Amino acid sequence: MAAPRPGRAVRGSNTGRPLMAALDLFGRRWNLRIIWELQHGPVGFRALQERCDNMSSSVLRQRLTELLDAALVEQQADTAYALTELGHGVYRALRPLVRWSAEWAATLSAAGSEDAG
Amino acid sequence: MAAPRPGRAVRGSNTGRPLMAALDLFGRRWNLRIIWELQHGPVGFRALQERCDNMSSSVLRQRLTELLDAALVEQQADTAYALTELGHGVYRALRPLVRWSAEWAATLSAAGSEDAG
DNA sequence: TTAGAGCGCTTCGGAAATCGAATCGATGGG
DNA sequence: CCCATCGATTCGATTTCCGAAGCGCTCTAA
Repeated sequence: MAAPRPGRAVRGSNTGRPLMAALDLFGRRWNLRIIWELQHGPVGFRALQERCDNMSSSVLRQRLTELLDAALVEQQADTAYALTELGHGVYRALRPLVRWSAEWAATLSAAGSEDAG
Repeated sequence: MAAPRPGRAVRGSNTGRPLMAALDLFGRRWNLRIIWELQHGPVGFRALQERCDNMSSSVLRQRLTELLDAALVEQQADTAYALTELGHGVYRALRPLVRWSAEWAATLSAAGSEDAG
């Protein structure tokens, strides 16, 4: 399947709405994680694969193709992959999710210990 | 596969880090969309399915089970599904992504029209 | 020159996730 | 009773994902 982009029909929606394209793109496994792992700076293919818990190289390549097409990632002259300005924007947009996940963990562990306490 | 939760080993990570659990949960198809569609208020099973572009009912049921287990969604006495407080937190954490997707669309269409203009 | 090691990337068979249409039992109205 | 609608399940087909093997290339060093 082609990489989701705003203005293009995507899985689960043919309106071309940017949000739907984003939900399709980020609803594909590893895409969120790849963005997350590239935040520190450019990383080569194999190193990126290791950062992503040794995800399948075939899928990594497919995801990178999608992210390149979506202009969230660019490939440098030395072949390393890096976030574009747009990609960094995604990372910034994702940060509230990090705070939320901590809150999530706290809530669930509190709820879980109610029985024991 | 069991629903991802903080403190639990998930696909692609066995550290139990909340963020990794979140990335696994939201990296599964439709989960982001379901949260998004529930923002307006409680919705019944079939209505929710329609809102999600008539996604497969079997997958919808599986996703709802995961989101119930993750305590992001709760089922009311009238069987309708609704976001929990935690679920609303996810929605709030996701809003920057909506703004970003608009920016994304603007950037891509600008880049695309450079050739034509 | 040759031998190795590491690189980005591809191939391909198997496993897992997703799809989608049919269908079930329960419920309410005519 | 009959029909429509609901939440939910089943199951075969399709799509996606996995993962190990290997390709061609570059660099290093003997």
